[in-house]
Amino acid sequence: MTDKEQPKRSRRSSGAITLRDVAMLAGVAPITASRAINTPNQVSPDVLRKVQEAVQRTGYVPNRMAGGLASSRSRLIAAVVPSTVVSVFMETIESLNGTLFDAGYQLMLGQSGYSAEREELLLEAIIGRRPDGIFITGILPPGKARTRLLASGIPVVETWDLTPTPIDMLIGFSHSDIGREVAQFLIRKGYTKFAIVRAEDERADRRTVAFQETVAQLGLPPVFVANVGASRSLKSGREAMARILAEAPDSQAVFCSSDLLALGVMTEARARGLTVPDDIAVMGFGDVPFVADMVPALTTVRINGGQIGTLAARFLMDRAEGRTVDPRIVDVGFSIIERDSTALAKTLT
Amino acid sequence: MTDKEQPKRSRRSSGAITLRDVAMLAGVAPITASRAINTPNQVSPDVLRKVQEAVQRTGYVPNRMAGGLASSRSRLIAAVVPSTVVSVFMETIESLNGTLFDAGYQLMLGQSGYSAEREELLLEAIIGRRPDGIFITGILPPGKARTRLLASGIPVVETWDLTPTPIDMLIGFSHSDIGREVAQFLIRKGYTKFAIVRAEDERADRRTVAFQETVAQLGLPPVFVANVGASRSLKSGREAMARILAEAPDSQAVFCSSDLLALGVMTEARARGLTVPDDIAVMGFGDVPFVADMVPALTTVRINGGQIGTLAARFLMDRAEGRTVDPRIVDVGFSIIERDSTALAKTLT
DNA sequence: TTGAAAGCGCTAACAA
DNA sequence: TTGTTAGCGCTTTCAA
Repeated sequence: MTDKEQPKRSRRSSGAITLRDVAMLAGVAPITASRAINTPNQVSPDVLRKVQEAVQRTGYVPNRMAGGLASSRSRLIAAVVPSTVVSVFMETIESLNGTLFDAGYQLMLGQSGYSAEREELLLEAIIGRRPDGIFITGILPPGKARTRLLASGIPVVETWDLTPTPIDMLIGFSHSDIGREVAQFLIRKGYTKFAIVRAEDERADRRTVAFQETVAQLGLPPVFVANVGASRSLKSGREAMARILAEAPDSQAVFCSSDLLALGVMTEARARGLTVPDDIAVMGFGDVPFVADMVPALTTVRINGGQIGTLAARFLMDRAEGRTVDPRIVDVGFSIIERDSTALAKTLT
Repeated sequence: MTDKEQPKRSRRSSGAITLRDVAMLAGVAPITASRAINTPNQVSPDVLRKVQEAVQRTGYVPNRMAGGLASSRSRLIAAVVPSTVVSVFMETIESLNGTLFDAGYQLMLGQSGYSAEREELLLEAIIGRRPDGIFITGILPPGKARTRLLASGIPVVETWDLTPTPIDMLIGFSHSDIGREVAQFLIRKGYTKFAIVRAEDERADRRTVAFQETVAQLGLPPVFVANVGASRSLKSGREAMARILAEAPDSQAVFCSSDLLALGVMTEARARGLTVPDDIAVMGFGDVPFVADMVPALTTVRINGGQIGTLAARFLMDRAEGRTVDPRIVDVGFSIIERDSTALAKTLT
């Protein structure tokens, strides 16, 4: 046999089994093998069988990078999560990932919350992968990153908040409504003197302001606010409670911007011989799994994080597959879970 | 101008700016633009400037799928995490992701812990992306998934455990050592009657067995073991404690397979009027951030999860870039953090 | 239903 | 230092 046209240049090749190998083994053209694998009802049963056999025999795994390049569809979704993983987001990421995986998509992770410069790099890295969609925890503030995303044309879903001007799609809830409703809830229970423990966080700020406004409208005494800065640790909660007891000792109920802070508040109260809720009521935010079974069980605000993840996955896949999403803004709401930590105090009855 | 060779077939094209566009704008060949971007010191200052300018002007973001396909290097690392995200792993994932990102790699997430069939699908999905490395939380048990990974030839690092037969690389610690050392620690403190609260988990099992053996060797009474099944919730801890108090009421110290279970044990103890550590000592595993500041502060076993993540990232990148990793098995150890929950009991002094 | 050709956007290999 | 050529492995387009 004369060898015909030996390539002048050798070329690497990763060595892995390719579609070509499978096609040759099955005795069909590569494109036919591709169809047998991706759209099986476009080929004859005979071809289908032969190709499947060849796939089995070779252990062929399609190269999605090549597929993505050829089809301009990466089947990749990027998720931007805060670098300080607050467990409250994990439920969302898990359901996002689960829903995507079931539909043949993969999740890429990016950590935000560093410098603006790094945020730029993160966006570059993400866009460079040409994901079919981007999930963002929170709302991207105006700036270079936002502009860049907008320019990329990639479907984006922002979450965990509401705004009239999302980049693209939005699944969230109103933090102001939470502040207001929590205040109303506590006031209905008979409390009148409040303290708030909050982390330095724009969303917590909106909850705080709404809470304060509601209290002010009813002519109740001003709310004592303990800002714990960036830290959301149990320790910060304890320190904040110490401050409350020193500077606003007549507080009857404390609303915290996270369950962990609430745990800290309760810990400090107990360490000082106070009883929750008899001496002071405590309320959290997030409903992380274990606060329901503490003693006292924590009253808190529950967000259906799983629903946010599932919906976001659907929205992004819909858009990736050419469907339109309507409405593009969804308010998933929240619920106040009443437990023992806000049972009516003895001193109020 | 006569138009020369109009292509017979039109072809989509994603519409995005490509390297070709940048190169044309800069007046150089695509490969030169590529070099200016990727290996700037291989081009003249003049070319570098022109290309950088063109990148700026166009907002060009390289297509990493194309780059990966051409170079057989995806700069993608896949991480397999348990589907029930236990916060104890988050520190590892964050430092893994951070270290990778700084070096220009991206992290892909896969959730394990479902059926063997789904595990197979997960591996397929991962291998299909041709990652440069795979991070696994835990050790992959023998089975199809393990065989497939081994066959793929992709560098793998298993973590959080030790075994003489890893797939490839391994960064972990000995669970038996933990069980033994925790037993010795508690015995040294004067305790003699023990209970263990553990989740249904192979690693927790090894800690338990080593604990029991150590106790038995010293001729102490057998350890009461409360198995809480798959659940690791605070509630399970409470239920387990209830069982301990009913079936082994003379227990002096309880070792739990997670901090959250320990929290449940302490909660139940307190709910029944018992004081920790005066009436019973409690010890956890994991050292999640907030247990240091509870009252009483929890004695626990600390694993340096961040170190595992950073090391794993280095190992995988080393291998991806052709360097050899030696040794391939690293024991990062653990430490027992002594706090108030195991302060010597009154009844023992 | 099947296949040939072309090319997605990039980089390795070789040449000047 | 710069450029030419030839693919990486797949899918789209067009044709049979």
